[in-house]
Amino acid sequence: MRVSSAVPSIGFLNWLIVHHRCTHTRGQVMTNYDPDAIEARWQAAWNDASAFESDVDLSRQKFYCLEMFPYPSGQMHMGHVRNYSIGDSMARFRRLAGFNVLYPMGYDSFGMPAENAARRIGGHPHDVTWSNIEGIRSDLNRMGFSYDWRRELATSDSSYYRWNQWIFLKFHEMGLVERRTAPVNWCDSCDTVLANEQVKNNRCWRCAGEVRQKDMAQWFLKMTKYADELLDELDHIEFPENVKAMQRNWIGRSHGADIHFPIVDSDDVIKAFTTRPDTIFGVTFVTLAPEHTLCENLVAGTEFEENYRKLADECARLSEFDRINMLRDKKGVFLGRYATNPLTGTKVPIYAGNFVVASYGTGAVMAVPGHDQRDHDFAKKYEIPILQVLSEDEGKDPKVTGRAFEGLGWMANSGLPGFDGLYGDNAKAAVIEALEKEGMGAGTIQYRLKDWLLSRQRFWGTPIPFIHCQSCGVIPVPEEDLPVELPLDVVFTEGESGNPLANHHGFVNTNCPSCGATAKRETDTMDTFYDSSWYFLRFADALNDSTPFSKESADYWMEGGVDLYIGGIEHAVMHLLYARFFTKALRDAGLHNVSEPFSRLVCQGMVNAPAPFCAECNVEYHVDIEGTPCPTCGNTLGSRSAKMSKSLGNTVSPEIMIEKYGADTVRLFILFGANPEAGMDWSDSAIDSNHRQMRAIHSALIQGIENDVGVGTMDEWLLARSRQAHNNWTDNMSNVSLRDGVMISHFEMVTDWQWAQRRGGVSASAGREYLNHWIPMLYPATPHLAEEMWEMLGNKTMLAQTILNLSPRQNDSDAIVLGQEEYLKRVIDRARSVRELAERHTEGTLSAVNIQTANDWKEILASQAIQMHNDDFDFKAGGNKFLQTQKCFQDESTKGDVMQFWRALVVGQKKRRGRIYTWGEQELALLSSSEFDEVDFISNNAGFIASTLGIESVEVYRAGEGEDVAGKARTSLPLEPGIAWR
RNA sequence: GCAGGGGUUCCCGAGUGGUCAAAGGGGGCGGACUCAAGAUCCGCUGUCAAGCGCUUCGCAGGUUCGAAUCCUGCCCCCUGCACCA
Repeated sequence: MRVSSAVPSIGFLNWLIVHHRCTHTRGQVMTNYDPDAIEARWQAAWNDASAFESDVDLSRQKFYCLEMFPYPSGQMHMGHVRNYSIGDSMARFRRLAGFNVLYPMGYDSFGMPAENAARRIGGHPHDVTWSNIEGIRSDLNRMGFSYDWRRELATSDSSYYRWNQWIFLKFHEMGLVERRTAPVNWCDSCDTVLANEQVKNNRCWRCAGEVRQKDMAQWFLKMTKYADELLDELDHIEFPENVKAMQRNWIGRSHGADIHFPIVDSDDVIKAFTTRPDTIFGVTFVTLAPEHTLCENLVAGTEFEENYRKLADECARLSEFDRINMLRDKKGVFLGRYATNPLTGTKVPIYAGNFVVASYGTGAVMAVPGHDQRDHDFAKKYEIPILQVLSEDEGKDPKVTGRAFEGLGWMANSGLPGFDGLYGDNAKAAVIEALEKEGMGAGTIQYRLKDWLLSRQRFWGTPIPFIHCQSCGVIPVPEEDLPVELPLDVVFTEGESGNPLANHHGFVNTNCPSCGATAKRETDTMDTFYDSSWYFLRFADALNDSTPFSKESADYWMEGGVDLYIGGIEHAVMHLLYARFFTKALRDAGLHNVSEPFSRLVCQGMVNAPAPFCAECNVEYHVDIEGTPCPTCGNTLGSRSAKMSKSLGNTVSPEIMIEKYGADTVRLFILFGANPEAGMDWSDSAIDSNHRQMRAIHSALIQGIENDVGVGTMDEWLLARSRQAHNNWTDNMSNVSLRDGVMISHFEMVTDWQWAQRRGGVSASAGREYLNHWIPMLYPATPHLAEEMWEMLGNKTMLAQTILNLSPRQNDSDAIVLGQEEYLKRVIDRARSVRELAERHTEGTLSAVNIQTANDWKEILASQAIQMHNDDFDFKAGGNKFLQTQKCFQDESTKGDVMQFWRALVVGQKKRRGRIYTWGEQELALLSSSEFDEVDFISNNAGFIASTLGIESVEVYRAGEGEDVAGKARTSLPLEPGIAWR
């Protein structure tokens, strides 16, 4: 069979007609994508329809989508835009899927910035905060986020913080509140104490000012009671690995033993905590933190006192930060006394060491220089004996290497029966058992986690609801007197420090609820992390004014936790740990039945933008100095992607971008720029190209809506593609792989539509069906455009109120319909790739393509091999035998070709496996179909191929049935025809 | 030091044993349309002698018929914690 075609096929003409109409007869109004008008219109429509309000409905499956609520600092930044674009897309997607979606928003509005701002401008933090909230709210609305605004809350509103106080009283009843005098972290510049979690490198987490220790009466929440549960439950929640690691690290549970070392000639005992009781026989000295109370007792009045005092003073004088920096230099002083190893009775010297931390464990360390590198260094410096009591190799004596062997090993040299030869946990257990028997110690667990210090000496926070009475002590404010409100008649002035609450007589002076005498209110307020530790529960029932939330609401919306929680990694320890603790404590208070607040956490990556960078100094600079040499070394500055920040000046204003491109484009850019957890780089050209993409989508949709073609050649294919796309899209969206989802909905769907037009067009009815599938896919990421087009398509119900069937779609014929088109694309692709070669080998211009499909016998062998493969035929064992029975194998002239082809079919060569293993569903469908014939298919599409390749004709026949152009007959395979140019 | 995550083509970034010279996007280049610009569309974007060629997924080895993918060692980057006993 030979086909020659110089005329475009029917389909091709069809496309020209459609194309023609679109570009010339359509009105200008319809062709313009006008995001401002569309977005305003639909935001109003959603609002009018209360489309995003959701209530408890036990008959429906819920989906609680939550973002870390913002601190209202005035304006929304790109980090917010990213965070909330992700959340909004997921909320909208889940609504489409039929879930009852709770998607609320609020403001974490207590805190120091408002207080400082009020001081600066001479107002009240309340006013500063509320005007900032107005600003953020309007930005959020401009982005079109689909919150249930009825549930909006602000933690600085007494309708919220009264429940902070209520819960605090509850915790007090439960014994979780404690007021005690303790050394606390004090930040001079913030004028308040800080929780442990808020101190990094001995600097304040907010202002980076140095933190110093101070003894004060403070309020604590006993979070340590929940340490084990907080740690163990990490295994059952879907948090990113690094977040889990940070929390584990922070809780810092270590198993070990407290071991008692009696002091010689004294009744005192040194209790040392160790994680390595198995090394007890290697103890050659004991080290105390200089602050340890025993030091003073032991050394007083001895010749060693002066040295000790020097060390202790040095440690006390240095901040902990400096101390860590100085600690390369391990220092210790002998205290003149000895302690006894409780198992061996050996006397070992007692030292004070600057590297022992008073606040961890017991502040005393048993030193084993043979198996701890720090102790090893110390022992060498002060010429203390080093004993090896663990062997690296079973049954052998320990090696002496000049370094400590810190791994687990087999016990040796214990000098007591029953220990040598024990390994690891067994060794530890044996030592603990012996200690317990002697009453000289016990197995124990240490935590790094401390109780949460939550009082702050600041104004703009929740007042701690307690009253100090001369005779009754510190007693709680009765529940009916809540809330204890912050006074509004407070004047903030610049330069004034301290807590204005303390000087506010109306607030401070009250009567004791118990005895009625005059009394003073507590003026400390709560850490703002307290506010955010349960706001997700309040959202479940935000309008309740008789309890923080009803049990029914909490149990419905919070069942299994918030389904998707999105926010920044900076809260990995503090907020997320506190919130987990709160949830468990409130569960134990009987307020709900939930154990973990967040079942899945997604930490969105940074939004970066270029900043000047000196590679030499490894420093990023403010964008202002772009183009100048490095201020430090004078080298030419390069550029590097860096987190958007005020200090670098590389921020991009969301408002300006929305104004320029519209909210949908900004959303698309954010979602397409990177998957949620990856960092993304801001790029002006990228957002521009995303805007072009929005226009391309818009015009494709308009074209589809106006399409009135009666019969379309690409109907089947386009609909098959849409089913395939639907399935992949649903999977990606369900997994929060938004980038991949958007790639399908906003890129591949357009490409397919355009391909269908080029290939002959689609009918009006198929086009509408395609749009009916496509437009809802556009909705989660770019809801405004989707609603507009959905309506234009004639739908009366908004997408915001539409539920789709998202179960997989598939027609039996899809594989073959899709496979054919793939085949065509591949043929064209291969033709292009050999074109250049052909041009070099041919004189004159190329005007035709010659295609030879595989010989008959190849197709027969291929389908037999596929069949045999399905039946698990052993090709290694029986392949050759089978081949010999084949007719094509008898012909001596083609025997070699048959062998070679068979190999390509069932074995493969080099890195490529045999075709029977690599053919996919579509290829297999084509090969086994009686309807698909390569020669027929190519000749039917010869016009398209010719016009696409820009040539005059395409000829096609089965190898052997025509001239063997360029010897391509031999190389042709089923679905991979030989292609030559002429 | 410990823990977690990384290193892929000009850039960003997908890819966790064979259909991989490696998706997609950005950028660049070329072309079509146009008086022109923008927009839009099409193509190219490791290499050559054009082949089921050669080289390439941080470096060096190993496992395998076959490695970007698995294993071992090393180097580098990011994040967090840090004389935590």
